[in-house]
Amino acid sequence: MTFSYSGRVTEQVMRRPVAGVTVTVDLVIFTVRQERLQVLLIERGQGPFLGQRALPGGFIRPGETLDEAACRELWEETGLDSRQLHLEQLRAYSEPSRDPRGRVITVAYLALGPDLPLPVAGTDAAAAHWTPVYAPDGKGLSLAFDHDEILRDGLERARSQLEHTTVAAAFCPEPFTIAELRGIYEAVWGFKLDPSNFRRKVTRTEGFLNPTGGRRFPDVGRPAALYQRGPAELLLPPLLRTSEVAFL
Amino acid sequence: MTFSYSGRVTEQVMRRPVAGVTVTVDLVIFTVRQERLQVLLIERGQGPFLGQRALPGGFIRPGETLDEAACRELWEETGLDSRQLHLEQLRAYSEPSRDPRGRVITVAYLALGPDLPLPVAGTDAAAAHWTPVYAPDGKGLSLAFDHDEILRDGLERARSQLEHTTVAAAFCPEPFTIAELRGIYEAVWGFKLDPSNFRRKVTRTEGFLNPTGGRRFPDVGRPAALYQRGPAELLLPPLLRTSEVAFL
DNA sequence: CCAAAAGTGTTGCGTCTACACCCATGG
DNA sequence: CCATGGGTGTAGACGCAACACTTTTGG
Repeated sequence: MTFSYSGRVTEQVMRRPVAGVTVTVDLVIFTVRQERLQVLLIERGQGPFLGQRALPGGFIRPGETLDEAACRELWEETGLDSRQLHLEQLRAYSEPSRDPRGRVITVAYLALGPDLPLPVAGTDAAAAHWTPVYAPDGKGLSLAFDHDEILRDGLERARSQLEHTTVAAAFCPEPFTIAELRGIYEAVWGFKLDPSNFRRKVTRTEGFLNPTGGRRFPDVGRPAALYQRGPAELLLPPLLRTSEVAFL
Repeated sequence: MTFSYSGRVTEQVMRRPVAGVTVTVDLVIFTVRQERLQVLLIERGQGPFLGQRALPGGFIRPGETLDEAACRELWEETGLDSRQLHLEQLRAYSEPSRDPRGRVITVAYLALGPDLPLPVAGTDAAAAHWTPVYAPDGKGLSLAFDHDEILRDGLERARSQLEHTTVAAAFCPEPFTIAELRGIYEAVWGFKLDPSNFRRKVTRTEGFLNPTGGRRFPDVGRPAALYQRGPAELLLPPLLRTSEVAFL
């Protein structure tokens, strides 16, 4: 199968609207596993940047919104269900040289979810792997296309969202403890938080956490109360990351 | 120029990328004039929604980034120079039914600038008019396409940006007084601020305002010191709009 | 008992709101 | 002098970082 885009580089054409722009969606999917922030990357099986790592994504289809395309790609490439994750649009990237195949504009999405197993049943998802965002050597990941930039933007957006919204709970498989929720903040922000002050802040915010009544018994120490996500979306007042600066 | 993309042959039609997507940029351009927040609208001279008001915008061209297209449209449709405004990407809108002409995805931009004259010299800009965002009757503006939604999103983004960044100064022709800067916040947020507390906050933030040494003599009252924009971009700590809720 | 983690209390510091007050100008 | 808006001072409320302290479990 082939599709072609034909254009001529004359003055006339320059003023004509671009009919053949190709639009893709790319996904920055974060989770926290092994106490580290990890991003889902695929190994490219074809085309440019073959063998290199990249964000999952793909072309949009005729009747689809970008949101729908993002959900579909999420499913096709990772086997994850969009109902289990928080999904939001990041922004569009449009450098003409960003894709060697031609004019491809991509709209990036940010997805945040719990540490789910990736059903690798024979699909494209076979090439998908969780990868720590903070490399041990502190170097970047060097992804295909402009995906390093997209990843940076996604990381900054995720960090900011944790301050102002309750999305952090989307990282936690229910039911979860306050210590687990705190672990999310610590992994995403890259520094430790005071357990007692953190607890006060999240419990004060009405509608953030619903106590289930149950408790979790760790190997050692006092058992922790269990919670589910509440209806609140916004965090008022915000939970600010002051002073401390994370690497990357 | 031709480029080709080869994919698998299964499910041919559904898996084929969309070649015919058209991409536009639309601009939400805000200014404050006559102590009110106003948005630049054009009256549509053709095509669908003829005669109805809409946000300025247009098709992207082959070699252009979205940012460049936004700058160009700004110039073509309003005669404004992008160096005089703050310009940032808002987000992409992709409902398949949003444009009756076919599949058109638009990337919206937010522009904030001082109350500049619109050079209307024979260009498309003739149809451009500043329009108060808060209609006296409290009703929406009913713009073409999904531009009401884009405008709402732009307004919310502008309000949020005032809290966390120094862009408010982009609304003020230099040099400006602190009272003028406060007027920007009041117009965008839709409620009054305490003059003395406002002054303290903005003067405390290092790099927000540079005193010129000059003063402005009003018709009545003590003269005000004049300032220029400083190098700072971020507002730390943020200037929060607590409690009060603006209409719309 | 001890170790470890959950959870509470308290203190001191900084910021914000509200409002009183002073300053500089034109009339 | 007064009116008007620019600009400063200050007291009380509030939020938060830091850290001591208590509670609840397993070993």
